[in-house]
Amino acid sequence: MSSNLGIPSRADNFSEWYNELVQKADLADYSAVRGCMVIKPHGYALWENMQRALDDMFKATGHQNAYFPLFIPKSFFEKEAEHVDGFAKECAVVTHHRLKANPNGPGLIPDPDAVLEEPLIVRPTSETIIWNSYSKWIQSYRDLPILINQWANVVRWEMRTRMFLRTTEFLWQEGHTAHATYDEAEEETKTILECYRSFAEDWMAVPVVVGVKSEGEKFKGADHTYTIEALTQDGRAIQAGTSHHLGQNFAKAFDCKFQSAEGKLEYVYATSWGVSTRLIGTLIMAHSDDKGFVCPPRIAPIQVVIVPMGKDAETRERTIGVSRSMAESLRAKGLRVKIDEREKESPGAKYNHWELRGVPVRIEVGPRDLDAGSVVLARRDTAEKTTVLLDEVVSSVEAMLDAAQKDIYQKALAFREANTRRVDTWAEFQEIFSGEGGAGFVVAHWDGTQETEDAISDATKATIRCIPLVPLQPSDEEPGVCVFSGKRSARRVVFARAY
RNA sequence: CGGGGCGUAGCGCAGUUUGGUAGCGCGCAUCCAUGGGGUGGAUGAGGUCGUGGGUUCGAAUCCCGCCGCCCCGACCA
Repeated sequence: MSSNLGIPSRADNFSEWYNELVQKADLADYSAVRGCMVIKPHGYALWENMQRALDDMFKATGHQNAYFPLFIPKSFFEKEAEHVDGFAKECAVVTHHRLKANPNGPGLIPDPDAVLEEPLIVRPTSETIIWNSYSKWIQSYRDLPILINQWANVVRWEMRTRMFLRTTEFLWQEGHTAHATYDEAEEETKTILECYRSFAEDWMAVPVVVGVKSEGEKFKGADHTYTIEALTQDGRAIQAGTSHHLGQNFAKAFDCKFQSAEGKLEYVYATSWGVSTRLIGTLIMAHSDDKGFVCPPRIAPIQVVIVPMGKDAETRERTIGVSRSMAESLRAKGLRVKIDEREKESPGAKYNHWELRGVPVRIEVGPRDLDAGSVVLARRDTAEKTTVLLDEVVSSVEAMLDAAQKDIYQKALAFREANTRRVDTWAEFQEIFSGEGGAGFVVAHWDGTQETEDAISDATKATIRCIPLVPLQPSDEEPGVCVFSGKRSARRVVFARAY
């Protein structure tokens, strides 16, 4: 299959296709720092749209934004045993606060006289620094709940990075809430989980499996972890968002107690939850094609691009005039519109330019159309072109955007269904994962033990993505026997190779 | 950290085997023509060949060291 990017198609080399697409669609660029990327304006606009939608959901469910420090004292990290275990090996550590000229050669060295008394960790996540504050803020049940979110950057020193999916520094939001009861915290995790599901499906048009993580895959320090799991076009799972019930683990680690209405001292219950710029990687891998980025209209940085044509000044004046008034009408409807008035580019070049960048709808304004009182609308996701009358442009564009939003979701859903298999024998399970790369979702019985989960992962590199809260199919909740051990299984779980 | 690959113009590459003082395509600038799926032509700008050392009359090219990045794996959102 030929590619308009001048790079391998998805079928040829999915990984290379992805890397090239991210750069050529103007979303991000490599930086001078290993594993860290520059998010370019087009990519950042996408992130801002995601932020806005999510932030509105958080506010609507009673949360407020705040900001905690980038640095965390090392000792804070040592307080929650499982948490240390999970993050210690990927922490950036600040040990000095000053540089000085190197006495033995050129350049600068950390000043040996400027060693920090206690090293600071660049936050990989903020539970510890936040719970240190919460323990000061909470005395009574009247102080609860605390429902705080922060938009921040975090650093995890991963061995291997990948644009948007896993970078050393990444942007995210992390919610941290404090509650008087287990049940209230549980309700909070579910509320957020539903926000994430809705955002993924209704805004990003990415269908997700909503479920709970196995013990081995949960957040380190959590009681249990909920997740939304997406499927990429190369058949891998992506954990797109998580919502953790932290129980009283962090309250105990930071000695955070409150006095109940009955006068008893109790530890606070906690949740934390987050989504990151990984969502952008998920979005690209779910929908994009060999012509470039395909973006659902609701979050597209530019929803409509208008391409006026004309070889002579008079014609250009005419098509640009119409384009501008059309843009005004569309913007009045709240749409994000761009007019491509560049003179030196040919129309074809402009089509490719904006298709690569994922603009959902293009309006072609040429003299031949205007003579007939019409323009041409072109849809990014289907390549469909239709001619519409000038006074129907606004309604037609709105209808086309709505249709694209729905169709992109339906296409992804159909893909997931076609790549979800129910497997009952270990031979078949191994056969499915015998190749390299992704193999879709496999829904199979599991005996619930860590040993079996590890054994399956060792043999196939497939992991349990989640135990669905709502079965993908009613029969998935019927008991059976484990695909690996043959022991009893209460229900089917979802396996996949993951990013 | 293991395996692989790559560092030459903004980007993609050739040149390295066999040392002789740097080239192609795209992009960029200016002008002319062109304009409904990456438009054609003319002219022009742009490179201490990743870095340090060595061999040599002479090094992008040969030798030794170092650094960086990308891809695959182990780890992970």
